Amino acid sequence: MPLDPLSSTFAALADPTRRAILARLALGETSVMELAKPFDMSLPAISKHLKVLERAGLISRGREAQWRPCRIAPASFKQVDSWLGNFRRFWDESFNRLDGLLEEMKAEEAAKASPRSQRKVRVKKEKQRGRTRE
Amino acid sequence: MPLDPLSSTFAALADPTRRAILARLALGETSVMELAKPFDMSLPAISKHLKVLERAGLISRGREAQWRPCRIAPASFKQVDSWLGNFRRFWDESFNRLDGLLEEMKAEEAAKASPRSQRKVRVKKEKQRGRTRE
DNA sequence: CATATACTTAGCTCATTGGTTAAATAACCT
DNA sequence: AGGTTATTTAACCAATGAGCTAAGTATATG
Repeated sequence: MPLDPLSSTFAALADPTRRAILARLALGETSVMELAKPFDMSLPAISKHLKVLERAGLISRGREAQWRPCRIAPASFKQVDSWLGNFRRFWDESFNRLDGLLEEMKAEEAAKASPRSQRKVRVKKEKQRGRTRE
Repeated sequence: MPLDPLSSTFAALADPTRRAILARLALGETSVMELAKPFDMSLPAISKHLKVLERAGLISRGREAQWRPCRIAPASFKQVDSWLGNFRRFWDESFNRLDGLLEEMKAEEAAKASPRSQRKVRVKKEKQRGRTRE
């Protein structure tokens, strides 16, 4: 039943209420009451959302008297970011420039190793897509 | 009933099959049949997954005879990345260093404008959290 | 035209999810 | 102890989502 971590993190992020809660928490640690205020929703509903966020590793909760202060937990964010990294080249221009540079360097390295197999670097039909890094 | 774009994108990403499909597509455009191969799952199931990915803006589909080739669509990835950007400071050290630098620059700017209000830059209780950028 | 290939749509199940209200727990404050 | 405040748990409901099989559509080919 338990989804893999990345799935439950993405699932947790797929709700506007939860994203709003995270946005609020980005401003600093706060209580459940405080978090609930902006929403036209019962407290138990918020409590559930927080549980989802916690189990997704996106927040952590402390205890301070009758309050359970919530704060952002970096780890899952980081994982999402690094998963997203696999696709960065599809939209990030500066990343692509770096990518191109690395390719060049590799090509040069290869040239040094066997100067013969130089030439025809570009594949034809798949116009620039369809290559892997590394 | 249609979720906001970010929500449907995150929802689409919250499934390992769909993420695997995207990973395959990162290697290049391909057909539904080809995409379905690695999975122990009916073709209609894959077809549904593709529809979800398409409506989430994560892929786009062409037509070529009886094939519907799929490819990565950058826009939604970009949106996810930029949403994630709001939280980058929580885990990305280099981002934090940049952040610190910007704060310093702003402080200096402020000092120039009114040299009087210099001093007590750091807030106390919220130990480095709890400040907004900009 | 008939058949094969590549999908998609329809209709069905079953599990999960987001919300509700009512009741329980926990810690503080007379 | 008894009350108030903060938060969670339980029990329920309606809607969504992922899977299936069977049937439909579209294009190529014999």
